[in-house]
Amino acid sequence: MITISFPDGSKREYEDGVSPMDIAGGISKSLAKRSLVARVNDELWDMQRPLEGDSELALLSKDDPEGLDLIRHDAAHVLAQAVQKLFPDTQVTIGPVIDDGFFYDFARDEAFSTDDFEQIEAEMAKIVDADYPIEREVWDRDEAIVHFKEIGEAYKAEIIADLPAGEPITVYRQGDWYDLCRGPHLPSTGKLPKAFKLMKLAGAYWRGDSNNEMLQRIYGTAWVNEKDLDAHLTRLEEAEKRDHRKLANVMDLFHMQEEGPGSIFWHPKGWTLFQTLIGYMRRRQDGAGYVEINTPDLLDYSLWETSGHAEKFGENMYSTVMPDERKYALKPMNCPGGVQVYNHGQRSYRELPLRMAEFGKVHRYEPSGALHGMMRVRHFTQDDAHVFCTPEQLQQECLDIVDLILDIYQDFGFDDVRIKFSDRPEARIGDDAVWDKSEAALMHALKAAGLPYSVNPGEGAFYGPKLEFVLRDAIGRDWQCGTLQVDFNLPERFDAAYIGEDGDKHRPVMLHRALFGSLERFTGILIEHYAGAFPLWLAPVQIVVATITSDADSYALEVVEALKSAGLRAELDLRNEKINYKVREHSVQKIHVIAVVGRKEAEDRSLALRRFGQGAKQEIVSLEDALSGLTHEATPPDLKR
RNA sequence: GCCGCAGUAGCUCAGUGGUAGAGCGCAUCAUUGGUAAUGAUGAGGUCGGGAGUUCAACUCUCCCCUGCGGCACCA
Repeated sequence: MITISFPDGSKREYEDGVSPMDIAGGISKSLAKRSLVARVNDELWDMQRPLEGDSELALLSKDDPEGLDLIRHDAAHVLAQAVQKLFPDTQVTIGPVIDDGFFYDFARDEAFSTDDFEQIEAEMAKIVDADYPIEREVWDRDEAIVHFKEIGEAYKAEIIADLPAGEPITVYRQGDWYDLCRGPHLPSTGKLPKAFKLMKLAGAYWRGDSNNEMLQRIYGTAWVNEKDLDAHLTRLEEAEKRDHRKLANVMDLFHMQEEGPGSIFWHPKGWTLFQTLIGYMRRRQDGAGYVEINTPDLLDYSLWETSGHAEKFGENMYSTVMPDERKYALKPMNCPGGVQVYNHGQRSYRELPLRMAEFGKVHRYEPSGALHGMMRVRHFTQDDAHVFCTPEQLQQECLDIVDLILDIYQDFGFDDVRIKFSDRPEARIGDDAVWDKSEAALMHALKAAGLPYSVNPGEGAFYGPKLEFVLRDAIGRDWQCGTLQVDFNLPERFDAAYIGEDGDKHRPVMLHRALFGSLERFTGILIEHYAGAFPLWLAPVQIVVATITSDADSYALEVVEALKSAGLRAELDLRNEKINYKVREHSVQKIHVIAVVGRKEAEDRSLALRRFGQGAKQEIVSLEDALSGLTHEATPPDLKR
């Protein structure tokens, strides 16, 4: 007999070999039907798998998060079964659960096509209808390897061979199909809700290594019911409408063209936004004790050899040999330039920490497949800064920088910021005592931030540990924006020094930090974050004055002049068009405020203000009130405080 | 870079082995209309680039470029 404890604290005795399904069935039929998987002593457990000794048991349904994951995992298996049925020349590899769904990687000489999806989905539905029981089997490792090799599943055999020695080899069987899998799984294929959909086809390297062959990955989404599936598909559609590439086109912010892959042609409105961001950052940096510098875009290649970029980053650098036979490179990073400014003349400990900011345009020859709108470009502008400080000042500087980053993100309404902490890699420079201190300083700042973070052990740069601040775009892709890195390397390579209190030369620690990261990427994130409807202070065009008839032309002209004098970005629309037409056009452009003026407004010197997103609702205000109200509203957040 | 898909007017897209079409936009004219599209007329394209197959290629084949979805990369 074994004793089972339930979540409500009750305990009951059962025969040895009892399964969660037996127990559920003994309580009620509906419970047995509803339960998809069990949690046994914190381990997920198949419903039919016999319990092994006294256990704590919880029965989970599709409404538990584990239940949804299970559904997605089974959807991946059903996909694999369907694909192998329809395309027998296909080998299976792995098929895990991901956000919102699952994927399965297949090996097959012939390419799948999205045209195959309909057929595959139909086959999946058949497998669900057949309601095959899903059975767990434990196999002998060596026999399993031989078996999977024999049936031509080389990838599975490789996976088994690489499993840790103690790990049991489990195989799940559904109908005449079976797959190596750790499990657990649903009791039967009929438990899989028909609320799945195959989404896209992609290439993916075997085991994520670009030296390996490329497999074909089929992505799918799966939910507990059709309503959730539809809601998810609707969310995706909505998100796609926010795509910065589409909005930038509609709003006339920038464009890209074939001759400049990964390069942005800024249009006046986009550039206004860009400059507004720079102006904001400049004020914030001034306030935080930074000075601003600017260094050359093009430098002799020898500088990059000294810095180590030639060796470590050379393939990504644009360089050229000029008629003077000197080789020059466009800077892929600003740091070596910053160090030159630091090194020009002798530094004293009294000058530290020295915080030098630079809005530097960097050029990187990124892999063609990495380019993505303005999120991943080949020429971009960093709000970069290098802080030179003593080891003692390091911790406080890190704290201040993290504070500044998060405060700035808040001004843009970003509250779901993720932080990644990467510590010392195997191959590194600098002694462990300094690494200890640097990692501790970053960790301390990280904890003080109080945000969710992940630690990537060994992922730090060879020259120091780093923090990365990650924002998510409209379609759920994560983009690194801000960064804070400790660097022992460059000060060493460029022999940076300061004279300490003791009169001796010392090596400063260097911090690299960027808050927006790339102005281009941050702009892209902002477009999607606000769906193009920027807060007034950021809006490239803050207000359009539109006339109803030409009777109001001279008044409208006067209004626009007054708005511009007040520092607002105002435009005038005197065209001989109906007001309906004008309102529609400026609404499509997501213009924040439309000031409609007709005879009435001209007579009593007022404005009829219409706000983006608020329909036909209008507010009649006097010109004076509008000026003061809008000016206040358009004040950047840092100047309002 | 790798796998797959795509590239037709400024934009969004339709189209066929016999040298192209729509809507919007643009231009001109008429219209002075109170909050999401007034009407008419017109201009605009070596169908991404190159080579090949063919009597004939925007259409079929190959190479290249660019973009899109992933993977790898992101010092």
